[in-house]
Amino acid sequence: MPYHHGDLRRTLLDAALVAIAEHGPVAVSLRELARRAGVSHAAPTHHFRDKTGLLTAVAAEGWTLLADALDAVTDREFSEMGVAYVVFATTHPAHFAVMRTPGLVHADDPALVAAQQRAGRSLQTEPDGAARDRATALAGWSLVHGLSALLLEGLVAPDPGSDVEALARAVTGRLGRPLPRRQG
Amino acid sequence: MPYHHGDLRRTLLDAALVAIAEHGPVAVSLRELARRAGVSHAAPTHHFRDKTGLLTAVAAEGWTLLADALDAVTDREFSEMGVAYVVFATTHPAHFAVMRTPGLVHADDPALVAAQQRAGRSLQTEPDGAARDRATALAGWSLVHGLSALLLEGLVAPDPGSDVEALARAVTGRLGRPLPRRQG
DNA sequence: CGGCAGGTCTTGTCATTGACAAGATGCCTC
DNA sequence: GAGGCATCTTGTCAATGACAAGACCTGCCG
Repeated sequence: MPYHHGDLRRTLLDAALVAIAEHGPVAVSLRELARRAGVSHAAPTHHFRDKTGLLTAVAAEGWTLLADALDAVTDREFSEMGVAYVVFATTHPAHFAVMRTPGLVHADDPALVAAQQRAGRSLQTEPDGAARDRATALAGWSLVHGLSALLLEGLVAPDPGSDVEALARAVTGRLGRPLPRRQG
Repeated sequence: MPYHHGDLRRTLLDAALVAIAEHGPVAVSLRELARRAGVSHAAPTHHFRDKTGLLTAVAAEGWTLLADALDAVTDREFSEMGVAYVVFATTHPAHFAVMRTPGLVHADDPALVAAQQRAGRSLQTEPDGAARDRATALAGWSLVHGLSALLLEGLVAPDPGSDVEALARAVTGRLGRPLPRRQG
């Protein structure tokens, strides 16, 4: 549709995701993205007001994809939802990094807020559609959000030969089970 | 000791903490910090190699303070350790923001790694000094790390009239207790 | 007492960046 | 076919991080 580029907005978002995956969300440069897309250094301005606007779009897309992933879980027991959360985070590291880094986005952006709320609603709903009580829902969210964060910060990694999904399953299984007192 | 400034290194770190609390760790500017400290724009270079070096120092200090806070917990049940973790995060938001934001620091800095490991050891130790099993320790760490992150990202806030400590206690109590099936 | 060595800070400079202003270019509608 | 508009370009500016070279103070050695 646009005359030079089939879809510059999408192209810039994709370039941003690549750049974030390579050097982190802090290091992205609008001019670098424009260069990779083959357009001039001011082209991104019209699609995203400024750099924060571009990252806001990435975050909103991330929350939407996360909500989609959660909605797609058929067995809506918390452990399965939690596994889906962690799998999303590790398979969309660029999105998740922007989503969880404060100060990068316009926090009051309507599209962003709406997407966040949709994901939140999905997480807080029980298998039969009832709402979980606050502390339980928050504990579950904290658990999977924290595991995702630790994985992406590199403070934790799955055992060799194992994978993220197995790790997430083991961890979510600890919620609501008695704590074993010893190693073993 | 230094001739112009009693302790420029500490002054810059404190200025950085203030700036991070105000505008987030991404927005800090070395030149701005130098201005606040009343020194020239190149003064910070000698104390911290570069901007990343300064943030690395902040992160290392943060992990050390966290380890100190965890070591100071006398009742070493996980719930109390977890409460201390969350209280640290919310009372040292600037430190914690740098600690949990990837790409800001030299991840392989020896002092940083050592401080991280000290905090990790403290968290993974049971009341009697035995090690927790991996999944349990990781679930606990994920839980409190995630709650801290959600609080600092502004995605969650304590109920009015309540406080962070009560919220943390309610959430850590869900680890190893049966999940209530319904609200109330 | 004199100077010398090194850590500390300053001045000067450069490429890069984000943001803005103004203009060019192609497409669509009336 | 002529205006109107979204899209993109060129040009510019202040701010920034990093680096180089030099000035300054301190403390130590002879």
